[in-house]
Amino acid sequence: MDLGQRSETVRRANLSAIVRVLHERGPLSRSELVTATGLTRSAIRGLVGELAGAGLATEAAAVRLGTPGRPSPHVHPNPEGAVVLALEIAVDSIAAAIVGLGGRVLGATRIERPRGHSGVDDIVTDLATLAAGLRLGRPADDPLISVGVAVAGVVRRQDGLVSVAPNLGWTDVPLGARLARALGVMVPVFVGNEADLGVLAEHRRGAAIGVDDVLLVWGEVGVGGGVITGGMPLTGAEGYGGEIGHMPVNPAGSPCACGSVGCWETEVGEGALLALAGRSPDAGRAGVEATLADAAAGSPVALSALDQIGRWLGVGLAGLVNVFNPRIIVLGGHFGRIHPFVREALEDELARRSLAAPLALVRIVPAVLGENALLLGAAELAFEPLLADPANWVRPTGGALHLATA
Amino acid sequence: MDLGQRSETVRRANLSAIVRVLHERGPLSRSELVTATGLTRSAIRGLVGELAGAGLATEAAAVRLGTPGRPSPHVHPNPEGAVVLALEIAVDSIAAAIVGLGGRVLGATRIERPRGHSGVDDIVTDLATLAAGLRLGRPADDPLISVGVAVAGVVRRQDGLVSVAPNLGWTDVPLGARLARALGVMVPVFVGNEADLGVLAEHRRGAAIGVDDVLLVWGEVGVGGGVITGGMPLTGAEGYGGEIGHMPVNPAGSPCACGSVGCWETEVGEGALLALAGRSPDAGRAGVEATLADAAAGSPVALSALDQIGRWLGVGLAGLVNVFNPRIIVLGGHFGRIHPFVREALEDELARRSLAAPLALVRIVPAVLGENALLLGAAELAFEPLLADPANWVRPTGGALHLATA
DNA sequence: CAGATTTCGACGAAAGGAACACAAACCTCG
DNA sequence: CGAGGTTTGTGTTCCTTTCGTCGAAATCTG
Repeated sequence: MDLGQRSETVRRANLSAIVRVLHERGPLSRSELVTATGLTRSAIRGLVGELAGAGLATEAAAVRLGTPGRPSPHVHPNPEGAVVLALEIAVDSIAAAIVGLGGRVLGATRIERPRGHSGVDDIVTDLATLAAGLRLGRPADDPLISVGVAVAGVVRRQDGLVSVAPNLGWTDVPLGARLARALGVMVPVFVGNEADLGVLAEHRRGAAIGVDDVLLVWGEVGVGGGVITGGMPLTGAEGYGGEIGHMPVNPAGSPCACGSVGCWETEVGEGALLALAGRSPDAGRAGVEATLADAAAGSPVALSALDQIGRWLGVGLAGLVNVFNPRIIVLGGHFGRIHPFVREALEDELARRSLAAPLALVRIVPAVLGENALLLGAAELAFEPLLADPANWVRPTGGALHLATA
Repeated sequence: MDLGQRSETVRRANLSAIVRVLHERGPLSRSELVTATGLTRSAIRGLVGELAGAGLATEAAAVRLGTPGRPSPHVHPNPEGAVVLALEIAVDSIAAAIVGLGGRVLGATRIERPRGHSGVDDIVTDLATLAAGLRLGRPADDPLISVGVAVAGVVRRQDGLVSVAPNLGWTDVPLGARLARALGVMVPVFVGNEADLGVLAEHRRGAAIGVDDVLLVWGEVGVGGGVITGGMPLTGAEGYGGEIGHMPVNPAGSPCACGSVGCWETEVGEGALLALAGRSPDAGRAGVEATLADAAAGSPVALSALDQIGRWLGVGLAGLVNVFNPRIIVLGGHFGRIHPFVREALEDELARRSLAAPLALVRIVPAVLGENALLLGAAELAFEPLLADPANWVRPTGGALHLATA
């Protein structure tokens, strides 16, 4: 319970505010930083000077905007000044990326893998290889902040334990520790659930920028949920929070892989859609795409299947709207793809069942970040220590002013 | 987006930390404050001196504990130094209390009212009368911080609009403004949902002290939910959050007052229990008590009804556990009363359906605060502005040291 | 009663941002 | 093309707040 603040705290908080603004909103003039943070010009000058000295920011000549007054130099986040390694373990692919401050992707690879139960050893080794490949193209002294990992499973945040990942066939895998060893890096490895990181990415770089109450519903094989409420990610006590796929919605429903019956996932997951559309439950993403194509062509079976999914989506979302009162709901994974076809049924059901919040108060939109959404989310997770306290990376006694004034 | 911090911010934060600790944990010695806040003795001395000067705290002679070393004077929160008015509008009663800093109840009244649709005018007037009565016994210059109101309805936090209160028959009642006018006070009026305030009270003064991830499930006529996650109350974008009573759990269920079908409330609410126990749905709280008495006496009908309720409670809680991953679940309202009878069925169902979190990770306990829980929660809500920034109540330039050293 | 322990009280030091004044860079208008 | 207005950078001084350290005070132990 260390609530006490001291003057150093102020400096840390102010550095954090500046780096955060630069990272999230991109290049800003110094005077824009003044208005964004509420600090004075003097303070901004000093702190930006320190950031420039630490390589986290660069100052560039002002651009002429046609406004009167002395032009203010532009401060850019320096993507080379701090980088993170982002990894993703999805059901049918793994991917890695190096992302620089400000969210610039400095390199990315993805390899497809067959679905099915994938060995932990294989995946960890392959990820390490992917990462090594990416880092080959980078300077050896790359300022790596940390590693972020997105995984399709239930994750304990504190230590990166994957307690259960049904679609990978994993149970109690200490993924964080395993990856730290395999990667041979000295920085922390943070592991997050795919939906938790998806909402982080959409909140920072996607469809929910600037919105503090966001619900992301992520459909892949299973159904995951990521929640940001009051601007803070919801993780729960152990970090297991957000598992909305296993809300009971239909006691008369089908058995779920989790051992329960009638979970939302069994009604709206990929399997449910494929079954309703008369396809093999193993048809996977291709099956979903084929169903969408059928629906676009007017196939009654496909349209009815999608309508049914939309209704169940609306039922579950109504419960979630009543619980979370989000300002925006982002549909990700295959839910983003099917959104145009399910929208009507979904909103109809939602309007009928949501209690206080009129439909007008919540926007429902598909995710805008594509394939690499989870990598971006993992990167954001990995940047968090830097954003929360850049002072740890800015040389402590560096009274370096007068920098980069050219 | 005012992130910038200044030295004054530090002082505010430190004063806040001290007042908060005193309010939540009660009298502490100055040296305990040092360890609790991480500040130095010098800082504590100065800040406590200011608080004493402002009347928010009093310093008393040290008590001898038998430990070596110079004894540290005890700092008490001063209940007379800052008070709030707490109001409660329940389905069958209204109540008012004056609560002092530290949570001491300085006066309270409650009057029963018949159930049923109660006019807003009547209730507002009656509450104002109750409050006036309480304030009669108090000094005229009582340092009133603000007013907190607990109401059995869906509340928009920002302005205290009760958007819908089915069990009172209210729709879109600007309760905050109405009460402010009727009370004739110059301080803000904060309105909160009963479950939201219940969880606040249990978190501060009840069964969930020190736990940062709490789910309170409040059963009265309806079912409400209060959530604290990561130490912060979950309110949602408009403050409508936490309406867990209207999660859809049974599409084949009964119609709900909210217009939907198969809401959790229809399966576990008071009405469901009474119906299962073969009683009139209007039997109210007395009917619940009678059912419990029957169960205690071994009545099969009552026991089976309670078992059924327990199962549905478990189903709903499983979903909530998967979503929130709480560390503790507090059962309040009549759920607290029936807990011993439903525990087994509830835990059985919960264990079967909760995904990642083993049952061992979440404690399920009845609420410990009794009848006045909501009043206490309303008081905590009302104290929040003071706790968040006591500097507004401490005279700004009062460099008053050397106080109360006697 | 001497010693150990813990805290108090007070002072100066340190750190950080605010405030102010001035200079520089840009636009606009005559 | 130049004067004036506007906005922002720069540098200095000041203010606020806490920290660190010293000697003194209050208590327990042996």
